[in-house]
Amino acid sequence: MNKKATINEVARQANVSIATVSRYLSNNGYPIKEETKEKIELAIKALDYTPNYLGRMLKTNKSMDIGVIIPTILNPYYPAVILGIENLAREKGYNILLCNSKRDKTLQKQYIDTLIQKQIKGLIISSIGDEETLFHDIVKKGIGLVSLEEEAPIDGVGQVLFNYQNGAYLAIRHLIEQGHRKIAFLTSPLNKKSRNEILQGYSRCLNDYKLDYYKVIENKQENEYENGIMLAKLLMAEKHLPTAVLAVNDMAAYGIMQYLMQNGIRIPEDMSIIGFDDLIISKMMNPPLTTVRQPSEMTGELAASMLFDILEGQQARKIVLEPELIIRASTKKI
Amino acid sequence: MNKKATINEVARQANVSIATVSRYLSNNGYPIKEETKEKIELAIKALDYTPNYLGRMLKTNKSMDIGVIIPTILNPYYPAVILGIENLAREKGYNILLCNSKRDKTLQKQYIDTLIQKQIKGLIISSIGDEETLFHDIVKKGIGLVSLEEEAPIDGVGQVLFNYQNGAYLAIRHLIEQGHRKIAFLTSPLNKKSRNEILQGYSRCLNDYKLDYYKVIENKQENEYENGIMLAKLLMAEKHLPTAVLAVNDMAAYGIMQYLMQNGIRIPEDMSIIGFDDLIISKMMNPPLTTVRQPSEMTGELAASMLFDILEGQQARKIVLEPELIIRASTKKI
DNA sequence: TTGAAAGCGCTAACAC
DNA sequence: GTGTTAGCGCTTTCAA
Repeated sequence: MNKKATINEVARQANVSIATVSRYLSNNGYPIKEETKEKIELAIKALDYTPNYLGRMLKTNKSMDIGVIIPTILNPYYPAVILGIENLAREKGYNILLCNSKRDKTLQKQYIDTLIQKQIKGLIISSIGDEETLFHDIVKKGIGLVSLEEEAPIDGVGQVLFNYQNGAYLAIRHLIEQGHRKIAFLTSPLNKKSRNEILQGYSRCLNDYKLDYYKVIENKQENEYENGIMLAKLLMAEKHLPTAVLAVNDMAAYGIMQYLMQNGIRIPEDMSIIGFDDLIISKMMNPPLTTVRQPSEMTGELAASMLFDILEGQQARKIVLEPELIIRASTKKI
Repeated sequence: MNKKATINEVARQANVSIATVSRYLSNNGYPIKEETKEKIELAIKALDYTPNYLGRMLKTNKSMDIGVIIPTILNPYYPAVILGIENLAREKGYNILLCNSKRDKTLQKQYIDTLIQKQIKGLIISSIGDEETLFHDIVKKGIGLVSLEEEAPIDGVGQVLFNYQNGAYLAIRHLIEQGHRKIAFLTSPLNKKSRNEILQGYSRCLNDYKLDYYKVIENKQENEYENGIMLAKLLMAEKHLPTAVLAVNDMAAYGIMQYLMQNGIRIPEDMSIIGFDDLIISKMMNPPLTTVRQPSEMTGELAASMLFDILEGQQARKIVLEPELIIRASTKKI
């Protein structure tokens, strides 16, 4: 491990000034004699020189990093979001600092602080809960901010939202059209706005169709799959079983299916199940899961594109993505 | 968006020197009078000051970032690896720059260059193919390097490997013990070392048990799930069907199961299936997938811990993780 | 087309 | 306990 060469040494080796080397490196059309260029190229090769962006960033006050904070990458919804962000970021020459907040406010705050200190130009965050002052601090520092899923509490923040309510509506309407009348909604704790919106879409649709029976079961477990199993257990304890179930997300739906099938309930013959997300594996399930698609990769790309717009001085926008119902084999007409 | 305050302004506001502020910030036991501390704290609050780590990093030549390059985060094996890395990195105060190489050598090279320029202290990479000079360049720059899955072609590189061969052996032996005699191996292109090792474990075990029948089907598709479907199709075209199948990975196994079941083959009654990886969703499948567990989160944690050891001057080590067979319901005695 | 020099925000050696 | 100052590697203004 030899000491890294600096621009100074390259300049000395090539017998030119560091200004010239710098101009060569930034490659911005500044005129340099061919001969000089060649000398510099030779020196760079000889010294195995790599520019130190820290110096550049410090000088120009332009880091080329953006932060991405998500609850947990173990939820298969997020990898696609991240990939979407990365696709655009790469084009623009940015890299991604990835952080898993694990739904821990302290940890999230800590990550944000570090990211700010590392001079990120922008932050895309799927935040936990309403963090007005937090968001405010970030924007005040001149850092571009885009909020995923949750409505931003202040101005100047880009937002890529999803119409959860319509998603649930679509799902329930489909079930009703398929002849279902007893439709339950099984959910994780209703401490997230998105989950509440799904609940609203669910009840709005039942209302519209003048259906009076419904059952909402909530459970406290935060691991979505385990939660699904618990929810199914609670469901089975009911006197009157519904003929169809809307799960708050796909992972929970997997758990519900698993438990029901192990207890002799056939899907979709005895019970129809609709999930929410359309994770890549939902189509691989047996039966393949009917679900409300929330376009994850597109969410990432939109968020990134919005972020770069903000960085270029444009107004922060708000996009609400509309759901699409993906009908597979976990639901059936009765 | 007000201009960011610097350490100078804090010093002026607090009526102390910037050295004192710097000492206060680095918080390394250097003695400072209580009163002075308070003045500084007040100034920091008043100016809404956040330290600029770029300055510190440049001065101390210590960035606190590490790079992580993986083929694609869409493969559910990697998120857990990343989480494992992050867990340790956070403890040590490091952040992660995440890059998806998409199995594209040019892109991978490009990412590595940028990461080096951004002065990462270390790199954990699941590389594509044998990149001797690439690895060499990284190590030469004094950057800690840990290779995942693939054996490193040069010295000084940490390695977290997995005993794929034993994994396959375990799987096949289990099938044999369950009475299976016709066992096929279905695989993606054999252009990865890991896949070849699985093949070797497969044939070694059949050899040991003096079983002469076997069938290896390879297909070119790179999307693992789609590949699984194609593989199952090819399998069905055979005159004599095996009673059991080892899939090269879990995602392929899902595809195989899907296709077989849609074509009236019951799993495990008509055909046993074993996967390879134990992705978190494998237990959620129907039937839950018997598979060889490759401990992903532990891989990440080990890689990170090895990297930090290297950064502290220790010798690069090589760890080979041993497989564990997770028996679920996709296999059965015959 | 090139060079000299100031300075980005910070740390640390040295002086008091 | 605190201040002065050089300089990390780079860009950019100004002058030539």
